[in-house]
Parts: sequence; C-alpha cells; structure tokens
Amino acid sequence: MKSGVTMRDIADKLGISVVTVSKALSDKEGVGEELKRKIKELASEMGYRMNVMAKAMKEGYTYNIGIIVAERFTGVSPSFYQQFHQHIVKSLEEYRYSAILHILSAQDEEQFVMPWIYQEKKVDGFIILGHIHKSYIEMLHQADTPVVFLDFYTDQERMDTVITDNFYAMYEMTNYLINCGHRKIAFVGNLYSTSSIQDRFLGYYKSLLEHNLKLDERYIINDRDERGRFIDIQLPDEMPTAFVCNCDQVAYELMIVLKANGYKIPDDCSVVGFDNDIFSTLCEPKLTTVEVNMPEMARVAAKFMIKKVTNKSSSFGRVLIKGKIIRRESVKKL
Amino acid sequence: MKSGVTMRDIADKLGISVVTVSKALSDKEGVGEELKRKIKELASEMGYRMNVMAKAMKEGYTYNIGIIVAERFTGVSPSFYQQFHQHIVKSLEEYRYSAILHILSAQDEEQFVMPWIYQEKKVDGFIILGHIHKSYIEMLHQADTPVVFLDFYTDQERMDTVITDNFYAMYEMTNYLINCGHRKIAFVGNLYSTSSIQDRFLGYYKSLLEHNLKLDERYIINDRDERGRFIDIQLPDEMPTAFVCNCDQVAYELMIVLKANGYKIPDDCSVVGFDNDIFSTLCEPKLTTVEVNMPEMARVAAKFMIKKVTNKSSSFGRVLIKGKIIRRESVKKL
DNA sequence: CTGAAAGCGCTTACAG
DNA sequence: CTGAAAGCGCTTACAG
Repeated sequence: MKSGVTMRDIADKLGISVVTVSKALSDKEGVGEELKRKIKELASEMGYRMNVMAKAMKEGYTYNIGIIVAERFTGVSPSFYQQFHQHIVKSLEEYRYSAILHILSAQDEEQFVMPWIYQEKKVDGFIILGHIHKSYIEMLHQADTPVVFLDFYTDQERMDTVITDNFYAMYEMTNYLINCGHRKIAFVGNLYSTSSIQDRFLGYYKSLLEHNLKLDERYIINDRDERGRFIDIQLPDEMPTAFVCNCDQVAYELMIVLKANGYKIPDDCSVVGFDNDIFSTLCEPKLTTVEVNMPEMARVAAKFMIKKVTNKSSSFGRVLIKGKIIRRESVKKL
Repeated sequence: MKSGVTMRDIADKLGISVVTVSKALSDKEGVGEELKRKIKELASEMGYRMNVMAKAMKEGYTYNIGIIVAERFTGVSPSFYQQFHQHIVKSLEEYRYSAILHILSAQDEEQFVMPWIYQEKKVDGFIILGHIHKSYIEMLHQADTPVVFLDFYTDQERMDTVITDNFYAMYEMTNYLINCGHRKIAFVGNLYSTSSIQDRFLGYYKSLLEHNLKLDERYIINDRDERGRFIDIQLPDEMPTAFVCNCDQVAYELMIVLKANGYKIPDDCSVVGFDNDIFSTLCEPKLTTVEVNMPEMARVAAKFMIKKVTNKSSSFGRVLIKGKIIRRESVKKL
C-alpha cells in the first residue's frame, strides 16, 4: 500500500495519457468501457489514492467546512455542542466534506480576529455553533464566505440559521401538563438570560393564554444571575402543582430543593425539563423532558452549507426543527 | 475584504514577479527590506489570504491531522473523548495544523475500511483516540501514514502512544488512603474488562504490597459484566474502611448503594474514584479522585504527530503522563 | 537582490 | 474515444 502513486504512474504503465486516467477514475464520459475497467483495476492494484487537494485547487474548493464554537462552551463540563459537532461531521461526510473544528477564543472574539483557517483558505465556509457576539457575526458576513448558524439566532439580516423550536416544544409541554389536570404551573428560568430561555418561556405563556390561565408573576422563578451562574432556587409561598424548568440541570437542582422541603415528586408536584441530557436520567424520579433533534438539525445545517458553497446567493433564513417530548416519571396526572 | 487576491495580483500591481512576493510574504531571504515592506503592506491592503492548499501541494503536506474515534464512544452521553478532541485541536493549532475528526463506524472497523480522509489524502497522519481493534491498528501500520495513539495501548510493536499513568496514580491514591490510616481497602472494578482498569488495579495492589497488606479476594468487587454494562454492586460481608473505585461513575453508584445500606460517607467508609468527571461533583459528599492531565496528553500527542510527519522514522514508544489527585470530602482520616 | 523556469497532481476546454 | 495544452496558486532550485 504505497502512497506515491499518481495518475501519471498509472498512465505510463498503460501507455496512455493522464487525461484518460482522470476521466476514467471519476467516471466521466469519453473513455472506452474496456479501457476504463483496466484503468480502475490497475489503480486499485497499485494502491492509488486520489489527491483531493490537487483536484480541489483546480476547482477552487477545499472540501472542508469550519465549525466555530466559542471557547466558553468548551469548559470542563462536556457540553451539548460537542455532541452537535459529531453529528455535523457525520452529515458533512455524505457530501464528502470534512469538518475542521475551530475554537474561538474570547480574545479573538472581542478583537475581531478572523479564524486562521479562514486566513489560510482552508475552508469553504463556516457553521457557527451556539452564541457568538453580534459584531463578530457582522464581520463574518462582511467576509465573502458562506456562514450557517446552528442553535442560535439574532435579528441580524441575511442570517441563515437552524434552531430548535424552543417555543413550540415548551408550548406542547405545557399543554401536556394542562391536559394532565395541572392549573398552577410555574416557570423556572431567568427571562433575561438567553434567547432560548425567553422562547421557551413564551411557549409556556402561549399555552397558558390558550387555556385561559393567568400568568402569575410569583410563578416565574429565577434560576441564575445575569452572568448565567446558577443561584439558589426560592420556592414560592403558595406552591404550584407543576414546575416547567428551562433545562434539565435546573430541574435536577429544583428537585433537590423540593425534596429538602419535604415535597414528593411527582405526588406533591410535577417537574419537567428541557434538553434530555444526563441530568434528566440522574434525577429520581427520572425527568419528563424535551429532546432536541440534533441529528436532524445537523443534517439541515450541513445541507444548507453545501448549497451556499455551491451557490453563494442562496439563503434559507430561520429554520425551526421540532423537539420531541420524552415522557418519564416526573409528571402526575391529577 | 475580497477573496480572489493572489500573489500574481500583488506582483502585477508592483510590477515585480510572484517569486519575490512569495519570498517576502514568507519572510525568506533574498528580498530588499524596503520592497518587502511594500509587498506586505499592499498584501494586507488588498486583503490577501494565502492559499495554503497550493503551498501544501507543492510541499507534499496537507497540514491536516485525522482524529479517529470509534463510533461506540460517541453515543448519547457526551464522552471523555470529545474533551480530548478539543485539546488536540488547540495543540495542533500551534503547529498550524488542523484536526479533522473521523468517527470510525463499527462496520468500517470490522471490515477494515480505511478512513475516506486517508483515501483522499486529506491528512498527513492520524491520532487514534481510545480503543480500536488490534487488526485495524495492524492495517493502519501497514499503510504508510504516521499514527499516534492517545489514551490506549496494546502490546503491538512500533506503537507510539500517550497514556495516563493509571498504575502510578492509583498507587499514589492507595498510598494516600493508607497514610490516612486505612488498612481494609477494597477495589471496585472488573479486572477483565479494560486495560485501564487492570493498570489501576495493579497500582492499588502495589501499594498494598509495599505496606505489607494482604490482597483479599473478597475485597475485589465487580462493577460490570463482560460487555462493559454496569451491574448492581454487591457489598462484601465484612466491610472495608475504604473503597478504591476504578472510575467516578462507579464511585457514584457505590455511594448510592452504601447510603441505601445505611452507611455514612466518609464516616463509616471512605470512597475514592478516578477521572474527575461530572459524577465526582454530583456525589454527596464530593469525591476525592484523580484528574487526568488532558491538556498535557494532547500536547504531547500533537508534538509526536508533527515530528512523525516531518520525520517518518521517528518513534517514541509508550509515554506515560501523570494524573493528579484531587482531594475533596469523601475520605476520612482514621 | 530579483526573476524565468519547472513542477506539485489534478481537471477543463479544445483538437484530432 | 483519446490526448496535448493550459492552468489552479504556490515554492524551489537555479541564473543573472
């Protein structure tokens, strides 16, 4: 299994030209069936491997996509986005594209430093995973390179983004609770923290509106400070029968507080989460939650990316992917 | 910020040759200071970006390294290896190398299918993350491409690998327990499951030997079946004063069993783990454990990789990186 | 100090 | 059906 084999070598051995070898190997027309067969056979016999870079240079593509994720999401606790990255790799593979991960440092983000893989023309475009600064996005749009966002959006124009339908999922989840007979339902999450939490809250609110239930301010419970750090959860004076938490980890923390105060779950109160991450199965009882459809989101983002690479002017806007309610044991039918 | 700018454009505008531009931009000698300055200035003004692929093709490098991880490690629960991948990206960056993640499917692994990024010559070598089949490794070695292993080793020859010093870390941890006055110390883990568990067990055993403590078979407690699935942990009839667990998750499970049987931690028995992962802080009390030095391991693996790319004949063998004991609240001084 | 020539390994028109 | 020519954007000897 030598490496140095080129089309030249194959051509020479067969006494033909590289043009013919090139055509045969990529199944282009203009080569006799018999000759084509011979070429392919010899190629595999000699352990020929196509040098895609050479092809790429001729065509002007790199067949690489940069995946950008902000450093702050890559801390000690393995995040959500690492899972996403893997799904993107899988999806890009189907187009024979590779993914190159680029971790955007806080410094580069603030000082508007373009990723070096852009500077070196190593990628045909970027998929941005999660939140990054608005002005950095602005700069990205200025540069002539296709960009698709995943799991994040802003009100900026020309933004192609694939996101979970947070709003609809929480709307459905709250409907489910109401169908189970709950009427006093609290929401746990800081409404001013992230866009996701806001959308989830709004879905919860829509469900209340639709069922003529009043939004009670005392039932909006804070879970984190402005900087996103979790704070101790304060239970309301008058207890609701169900808690809608903006994520599984908060639901997990809430359950600890509830138990510490002598409440039984789901007998005294029901709890639901969002994300279907490790915390949802670490709880006792296991948590009813919403699963984000990562494979589908990655697939769509990859598809958009490839289309934008091929046709720079194509645009898709804001695409919502539905989540799925996972029913476990943390909800009681009243 | 246009993209199409090449050295040709810069040269034409200055009425000089591309050769001179090339030399100036890569700081090679043979260009006057004044001209060099001018060239660099114009380059940045025109928004020139080096086409590394062209350079790469000339030199015969791709400046990409493939990171291979078996599909079974990429399941639902975000694994250890995703963290590793990020550290490798960071380390390779310092050599201006990019990482391309390749998830090796079970099928490809069994049928000895080389990664398509190898077939397409997109990478200069591979870093293998975690366990893969011996015969696949054999094939990898047959192919003329540099390979470095990370967090995994076998007895195969010519294997360059960077691993945690499981043996030494568990030896130190057991010493620590003994220094705290413990004499009856159990080990929790299936000795026939993974190489890591074996090494950790052996470190524990060495510490016992050194302190003239007998290895008691009843104190080797199984935690998983042959297929690696966790089983219910059986406490021994006569209780030890401390448990050395092969990983944090098992320590976490053990704590649940201990508490269910009315034992207080660390008052009735101490527990230690390994990995310093999420389970170590989810426990109550928080777990004393061993932290793997991922950044350092990634750094060394990257360094080896680059050296092997530059000089195919270089080899490093089996390199051990020390772990670090993280002391928390799960151990009591007797 | 500066540049014309050749080449990295392919592909795309264009002839024959 | 087959191939000579030109070119993708660089760099590496080698001349001047």
